[in-house]
Amino acid sequence: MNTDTKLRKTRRISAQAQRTEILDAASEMLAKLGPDGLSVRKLATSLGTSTMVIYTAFGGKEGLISALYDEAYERMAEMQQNVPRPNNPLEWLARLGAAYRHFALTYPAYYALMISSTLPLPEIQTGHPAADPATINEPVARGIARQRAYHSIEDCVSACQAAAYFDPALKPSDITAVLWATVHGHASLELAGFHATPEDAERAFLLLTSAILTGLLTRKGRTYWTKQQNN
Amino acid sequence: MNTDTKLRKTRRISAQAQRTEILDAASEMLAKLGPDGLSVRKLATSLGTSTMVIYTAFGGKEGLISALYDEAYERMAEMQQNVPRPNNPLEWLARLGAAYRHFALTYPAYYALMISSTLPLPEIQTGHPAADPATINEPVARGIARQRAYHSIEDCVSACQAAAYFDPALKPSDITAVLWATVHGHASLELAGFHATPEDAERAFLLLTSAILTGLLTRKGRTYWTKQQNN
DNA sequence: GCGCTTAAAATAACACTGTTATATATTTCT
DNA sequence: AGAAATATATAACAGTGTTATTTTAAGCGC
Repeated sequence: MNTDTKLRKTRRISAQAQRTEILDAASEMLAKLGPDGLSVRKLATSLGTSTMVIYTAFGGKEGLISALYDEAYERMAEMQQNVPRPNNPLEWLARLGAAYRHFALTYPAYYALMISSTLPLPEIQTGHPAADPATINEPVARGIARQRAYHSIEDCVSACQAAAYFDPALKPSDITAVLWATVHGHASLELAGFHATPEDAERAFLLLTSAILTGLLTRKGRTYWTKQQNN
Repeated sequence: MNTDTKLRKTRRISAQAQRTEILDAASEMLAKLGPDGLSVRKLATSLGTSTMVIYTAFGGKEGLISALYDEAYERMAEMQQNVPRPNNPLEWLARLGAAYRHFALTYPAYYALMISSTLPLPEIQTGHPAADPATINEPVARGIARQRAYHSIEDCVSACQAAAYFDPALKPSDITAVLWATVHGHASLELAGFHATPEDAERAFLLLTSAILTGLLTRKGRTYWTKQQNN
């Protein structure tokens, strides 16, 4: 058993290295050709190997795009955590929203992958029943990046509620859902070419975010927000 | 020439009948199997014909889904126009937003097709250079249903501005973009299974719409809206 | 109505895709 | 080193959209 775990460990490491190598090429192909242009065969030939390595590493195309999906949320979560966190949670919230839009515009292919509901999302929603610790690997970790990105906003919302900027009677998840839908709706339309010019998109985003905030804020939050806007 | 046009006319009519026949089967298949399950070959065999009829009628799969895309917006525009129009434009707006969400939940496959940006949308945005009137047929009409659905909301927005519910200084297109992004963002998340229960989705939709309205309304509009909500 | 012309539909083939079965190395453990 | 297990390469299968070719049908002048 001791040797067994040791063996597995070394194997896992090399396998992990190969996984990341494949994933890098796949993400590059994804960014260049989009979700539809991603092909298992083209990926294999670009790596100079056979298609089987993708199957042994990811189980198939579904597993591959699932890993890319996770990586997309990983990048989003990273971008959110790189947002400078000011003292005031409202300003933090505004920057998080801008970061969301910035992510969508920077990685349109990843964003398209994230919002394409072709993957089996429901299983992510429900928590996993605690599995054997020996088998805790990437499959179990599916969706944790997604939840990390989500909770990043929910934490900010809770902070805003603690500061009495949002109604404390409201469920934080409801407010988060509203804000998420807001920025997602705008980013989705902007990427689809809804606005004629980037200036139109920028103006619409500002109008949208300020409107949803003033509509959601308490009196105290509104006064702070309008005071902040006039600087 | 007279006989020629006569000939073409009769041919057009039969071709149109065949087009609608194909489109009906295609929309049924779309609703049942989703955008990914739509196959030219399966469609042809279900119609008892060869794949060539789809190619002569629509030029290929791209033309077919483009026609389905148009039909989707046609249904949405129809659903919007079936919305009872109250005297007050604000209430009209609220019903239009609810109708949008209702459409997305009723025809998820059509909605998925509408928001899938895999089609060449940009060409719809730009107007067509006036073509030879003899060649004015469906290809030229591409996107008019889309614009109809869009203008239906923009008209409502303008009416709200005329009633001083929205700031008249704002561009109607900006307000429309904001509202569109709002309902689209929510419907997209709800269809993706973002909310745990339908009650959560309903509550989030109400919170979202009321927040975006109160944030966008003028003082006059806000007083009317809150008074209306308390009934 | 017949023959000619033209267009449409059926057939088959092509170039792809993801996936899987089989065979060949390659690695791993006894 | 030999044996067992695993991963890779090769090739084949079942699909897809599309196109070339052949067959069929329709329309029109005579």
